Amino acid sequence: MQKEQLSSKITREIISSIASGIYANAQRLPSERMLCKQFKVSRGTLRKAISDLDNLGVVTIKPNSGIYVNDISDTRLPERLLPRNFKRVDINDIIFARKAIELSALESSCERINSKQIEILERLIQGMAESLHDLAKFLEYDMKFHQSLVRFSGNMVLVTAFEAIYEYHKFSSVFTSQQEGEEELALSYHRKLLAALEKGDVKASRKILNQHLDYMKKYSQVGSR
Amino acid sequence: MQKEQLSSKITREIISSIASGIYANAQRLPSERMLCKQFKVSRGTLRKAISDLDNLGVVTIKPNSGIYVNDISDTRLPERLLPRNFKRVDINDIIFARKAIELSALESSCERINSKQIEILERLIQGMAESLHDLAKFLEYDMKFHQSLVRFSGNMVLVTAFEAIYEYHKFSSVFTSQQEGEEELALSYHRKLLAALEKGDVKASRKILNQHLDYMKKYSQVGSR
DNA sequence: ATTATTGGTACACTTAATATACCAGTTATC
DNA sequence: GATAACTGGTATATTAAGTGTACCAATAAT
Repeated sequence: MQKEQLSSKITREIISSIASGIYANAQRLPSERMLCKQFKVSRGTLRKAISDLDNLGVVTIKPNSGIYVNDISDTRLPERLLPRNFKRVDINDIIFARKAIELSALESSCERINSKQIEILERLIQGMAESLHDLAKFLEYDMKFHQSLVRFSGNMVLVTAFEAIYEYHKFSSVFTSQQEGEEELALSYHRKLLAALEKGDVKASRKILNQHLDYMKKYSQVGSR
Repeated sequence: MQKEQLSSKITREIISSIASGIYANAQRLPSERMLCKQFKVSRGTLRKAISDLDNLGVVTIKPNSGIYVNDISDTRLPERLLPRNFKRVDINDIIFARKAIELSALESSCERINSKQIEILERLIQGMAESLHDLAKFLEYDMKFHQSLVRFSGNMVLVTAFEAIYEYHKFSSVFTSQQEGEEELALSYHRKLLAALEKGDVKASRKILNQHLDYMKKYSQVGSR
């Protein structure tokens, strides 16, 4: 057994945020003191994490100015900071696993979903529609939509499984080239899926989700690494 | 963020071992010094974990004698020591999720499996056959069999998902009443599954695994809790 | 009767993490 | 342009977790 260092938890958390597109390239991170509040750790610990990120080339620290995000698409990150077995994983594996979990969850969700939950999904789609030109935000909403879909199955075991592979999904998106116009198509898939869900049409909703995930596979290109 | 205490990691690990049936009721655990080696922690840390287990009523410490396992089927364990959301989970959820992951994995495994991997599965079945009257050992082999099945899909994302829900499975088995004769039936399912796998018959192997998991659901009774 | 093993205890030491304070350069504001 | 707020950099004292070692007394095995 090993004592998991708190600072490396933070390191991973920040890398994950950058990889998922929450912080764009060249953007300035929140100040150290803000990040301390955010993660609820002392400044020493936070600085240890930031220092590691600097050494890895993930960020550049400019004294008296701020912490700036670098382009990490070419960066070789040590394995301990990536999702488990990440280098042996490609986009096909991720989509295949997501299909296994999400399509199963969908069956339950379709039967159990209530109006309040549909409202939540509607709001998420609304958020996507408003973020068509902000990829990071768009992906954020997209992820939340799929996560909610699984959660509404009421099966916490499936939720656990989905969350376990969530990191793969997040990391894969940074290596994914999203092309112009794809957001609109993704959005329409979500809209159609919601419509089928409202009708309680298991078969149709399965088909739509299946297509949507296939589409992601088709148009995604995993970077060289 | 919170500093995960090393001793509570050990606590959870030991509870998990007991719950999965590796240590039977009234049995003596390995000595403190042995457990230290096993978990690679100092004795102070190990003793902190054991002391917690004693307070919880999971074990009873007899000075100068040993650490003895209690019957925990009625024990109310704090949530932080159980798998996430465990109280909101029943055996149906677990089987449903296992089906989602294992049946999908099986499709890939069936196509990719090689003779070396078949040998491994054969050895595991052999182990099961030799442990027909040792439930703990039998379950150990059974779990390894299913785990290998998923691993042989070559999809590490599925493996991650399966391992994430593994704890649910382990914990559920302690609340499960296994009846006389069930081991033989389970064993025959595994044998049939392996035969179908060798032939590369996806459809047949899916059907068999599906039946096997359904059977587990049928004859398992989750305790009151 | 002897010996090895058991849990119980004590102590010194290392290290992660916290909390607080202050410095010097940058940036925004008036 | 002067001021104030904010930035990362540094130092220090303190707490607590975990390690390692040693020894004790009771039990169990030889």
